[in-house]
Amino acid sequence: MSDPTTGSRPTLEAVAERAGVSRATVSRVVNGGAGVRAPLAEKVRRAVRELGYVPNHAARTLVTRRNGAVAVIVAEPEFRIFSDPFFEQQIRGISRELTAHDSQLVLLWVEDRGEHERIARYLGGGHVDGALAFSVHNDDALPSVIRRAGVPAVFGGRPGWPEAVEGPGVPYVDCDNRGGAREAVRYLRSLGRRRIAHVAGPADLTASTDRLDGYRDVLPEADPGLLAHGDFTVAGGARAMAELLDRRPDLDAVFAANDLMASGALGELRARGRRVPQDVALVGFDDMASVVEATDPPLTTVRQDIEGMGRLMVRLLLDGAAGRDECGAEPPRAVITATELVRRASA
Amino acid sequence: MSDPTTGSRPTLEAVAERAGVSRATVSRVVNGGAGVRAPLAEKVRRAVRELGYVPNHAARTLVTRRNGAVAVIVAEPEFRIFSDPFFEQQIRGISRELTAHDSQLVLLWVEDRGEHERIARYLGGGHVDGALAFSVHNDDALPSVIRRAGVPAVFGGRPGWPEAVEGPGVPYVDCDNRGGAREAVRYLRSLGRRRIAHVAGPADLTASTDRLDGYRDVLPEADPGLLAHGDFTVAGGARAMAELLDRRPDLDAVFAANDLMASGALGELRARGRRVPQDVALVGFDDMASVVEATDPPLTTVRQDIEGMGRLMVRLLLDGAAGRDECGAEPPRAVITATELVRRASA
DNA sequence: CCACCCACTGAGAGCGCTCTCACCACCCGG
DNA sequence: CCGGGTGGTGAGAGCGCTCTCAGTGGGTGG
Repeated sequence: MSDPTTGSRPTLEAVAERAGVSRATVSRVVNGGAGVRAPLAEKVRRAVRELGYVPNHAARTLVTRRNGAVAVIVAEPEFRIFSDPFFEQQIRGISRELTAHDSQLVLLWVEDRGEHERIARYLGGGHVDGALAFSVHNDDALPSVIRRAGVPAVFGGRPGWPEAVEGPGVPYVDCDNRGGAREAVRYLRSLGRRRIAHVAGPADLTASTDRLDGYRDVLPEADPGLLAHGDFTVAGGARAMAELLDRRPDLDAVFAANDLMASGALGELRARGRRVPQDVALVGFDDMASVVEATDPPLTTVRQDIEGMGRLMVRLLLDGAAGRDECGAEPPRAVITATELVRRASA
Repeated sequence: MSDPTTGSRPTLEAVAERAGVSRATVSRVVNGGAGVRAPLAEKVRRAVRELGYVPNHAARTLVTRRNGAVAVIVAEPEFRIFSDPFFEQQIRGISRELTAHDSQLVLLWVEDRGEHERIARYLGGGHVDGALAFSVHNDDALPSVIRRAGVPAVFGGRPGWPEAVEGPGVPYVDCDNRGGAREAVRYLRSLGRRRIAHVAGPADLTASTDRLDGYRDVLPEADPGLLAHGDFTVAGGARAMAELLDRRPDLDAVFAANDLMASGALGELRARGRRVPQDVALVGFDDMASVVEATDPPLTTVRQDIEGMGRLMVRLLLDGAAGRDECGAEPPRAVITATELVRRASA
């Protein structure tokens, strides 16, 4: 492919020479070819092909100030975000959309806070056109690190730290946690259930608190005894369920804040001799394929379009920034995607 | 931080002016400061600090021809490599070592063969200093795509396609699958087991065939009825185990080619009324934390240092290449890491 | 038939950095 | 006291690309 006479890769110059045109013309053809007469363009394209020319990214970046790369920041504090199927789907959406935007995904794996410095330097160094991060716990310092780096950023999941509410607003993509929770609880009520419990997630995650808010929207008067907290894991769901059954053995429905906890709750219900859905109706959240169909009975749950959220994050980051340049209009700061109740056998 | 008078980030030039030295001197200080007198260097460092100077990566890459970035190619054919804990550990090792080398991780997610073109272009475009890939199925075209791109590459897992055996040899990192398998089987034999079955993995993965070879090394005369193939999943392990029990109800030990299948096999053994380890001793492979300790009894298995393998891949790629430049000596083409039998209750 | 316009092409100036030299003190031995 | 190091510094030439701006040719209206 590449010119065997020289060891290094062919440059624009080489292509220009071979095609008998100037560098500028080659550049135009390579970048879409607008404003170049057809026969000339064809000649250039042939030279490109013959030489196996590939544009030098660094040189291009140097002048355009665009990198064609976006950082995805994965903070892994205590639990495994990486192998989480939720995360995988989101990454897939991000990756697909990035490819569509001709951009690359630079994975920044942060293991502890000592690395914040490194991240800040990297982001500030102009290596990437923007950053994507996932809002983890509310007290995480990462968001402010990203913010100070002065690079455009979009979060996955509504950030819980105070600045988001006050300041100019940090762009994020999230599903309608509250609305989805409302729908789930309303559905349970429509089934005639009257003692509906909620297994909530960790209190320092907005996904948890928003879902809890949705539960309370529908059942403002609910007995606090019908509320227990888990940690979004199967075991945590089982523990919370045990707690609830101890307090309120008469409960007839459970809305769990995610599918993993619903699965744990299901096991505990079974162990205590409750039939699902006859005695206790159960609804989860997420519609995580690996969980939802593995349970017996299959889990009724609230679906969110995780991959779509990943794609939206990229669009918000890349197109949002572009939109701002062109017309000066403020791009949307946040996107909330719809949820959908998926009825299976558990409720 | 950055100079508020100009919108853009400060350049080397600006730092030089502020410190009252030349660009060259600033460059020297920024890159380690060798050969610059202490007081001058300090003056430069202060200017850097005051201006909040961060080197422009593109400009540096343009002249040094080093990107400080490595591509990690994730091909996701049918199954979920991404959420596989194995992969997560390997990526963690890669990420850590890359950080130590001051390099970034560019994630290239390949969904289907139509994207090979895109990958080839990217790799050939000199965006990265090298590529890391995982040898998937033997018939995958990806390796040859990577090879043709002419970029240094290291594989995780011994590649199975023929060129690896003939040609100049493709660098790879793998654990001693065959030796580990031998150790597992020998251990079962040392326990007095005489009818040792093997649940092998997919035949088009070298990890499977190498482990099978290890089994045969120790038991060359074994009844073919004691061999069944699974697909590295829990369900596949259960199916294979059922098959084995049908054929040889008298078997007294099983060596499964990975922990997931061992876990499936355990379930099937239990379902058929076999006690583990009393009636049937069971050994897995991988030492996958999430599986190995969740089983009852805990699984005896062959441990491989997955994270370490990830780190080695990076070293082989980056240091290997450097070594070649300096002394002309061929760097090691492959690294095989040791395995270790971890005894728990299942055997 | 000429001036003018438009569409296209080329020349050239950088983008911010590294790196090779040339240069300049200054110190040493002779 | 002078020639030849020697360690430190600066000047300048690119790296490969984009992009502005000037120039060139052919077509068209007056």
